[in-house]
Amino acid sequence: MKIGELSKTSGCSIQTIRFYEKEGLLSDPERTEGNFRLYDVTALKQLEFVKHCRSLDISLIDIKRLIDLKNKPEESCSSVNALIAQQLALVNKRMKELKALKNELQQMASTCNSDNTIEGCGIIKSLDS
Amino acid sequence: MKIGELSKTSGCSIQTIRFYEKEGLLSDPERTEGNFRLYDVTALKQLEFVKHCRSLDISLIDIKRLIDLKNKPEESCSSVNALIAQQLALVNKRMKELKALKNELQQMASTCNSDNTIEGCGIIKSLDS
DNA sequence: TGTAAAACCTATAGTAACTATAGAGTCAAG
DNA sequence: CTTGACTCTATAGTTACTATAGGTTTTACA
Repeated sequence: MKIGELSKTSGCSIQTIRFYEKEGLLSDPERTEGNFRLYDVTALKQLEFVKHCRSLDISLIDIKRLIDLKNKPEESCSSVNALIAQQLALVNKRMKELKALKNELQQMASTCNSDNTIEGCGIIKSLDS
Repeated sequence: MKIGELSKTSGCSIQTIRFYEKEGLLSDPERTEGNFRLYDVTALKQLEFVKHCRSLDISLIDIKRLIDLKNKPEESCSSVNALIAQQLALVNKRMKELKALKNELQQMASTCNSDNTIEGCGIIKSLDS
């Protein structure tokens, strides 16, 4: 299939597919005589792997590492495990930050009574302090 | 004070201060004869306002809006309120995403028994599906 | 007073992970 | 044989900074 079809079946935009290829996350595809990219099911699977990793917010660099690891099936999978654990730690950290953020925003929002002028606005006041 | 001192007292890097100025978040400071920026307490307060907004993950564009609103003290503060509410909605959305993400990562991590080879690694398998 | 270091200046490029555009070539249908 | 859909490469833009290069100004010390 050509890139347009791969894009539709995978749900990735054409530009993103080309971008992943340039970044080395997808192997260079065959080309038609007219230089169009030609993909098969293997390519689709590769792309879906990348997509799944991205949906877990794994960085492109780490995805590359995972792909490299996949190609060494006999090695220990402890590095895979470590990578996922690290990703989990990152997510936990961000969640903590977001919670604090949410608290402050909620408290700020509660200090605003919307009939008021900006001059007396509790939100602006708390941002000023 | 000069930019180095403002940087230290505010905790913002010198480059960031100059960047905020360029983006219109800080008013253009006075200059010495030798073209060095000169700041007073007002500038420090402006910068702290921006910093506080950023700590709430408010975008530079929205901070600019808030600054504009601050300069119209007689208007209704409902737009300020709306902006904060919108920010809160964004944070809530991200938290939801992160929770889903955390769940999947945790489940994946649990499928790995670290003595195993990559070939049989449950993590890679779940990323492949 | 001379000079060297520290602080400052502007302008530009790099970061992450894409998205969007320009300008050109290729292919299928009518 | 031409039109429109599809594809190609290369480049610029996005956000909020950070880092660098190459130059100027000020300050401190001998």
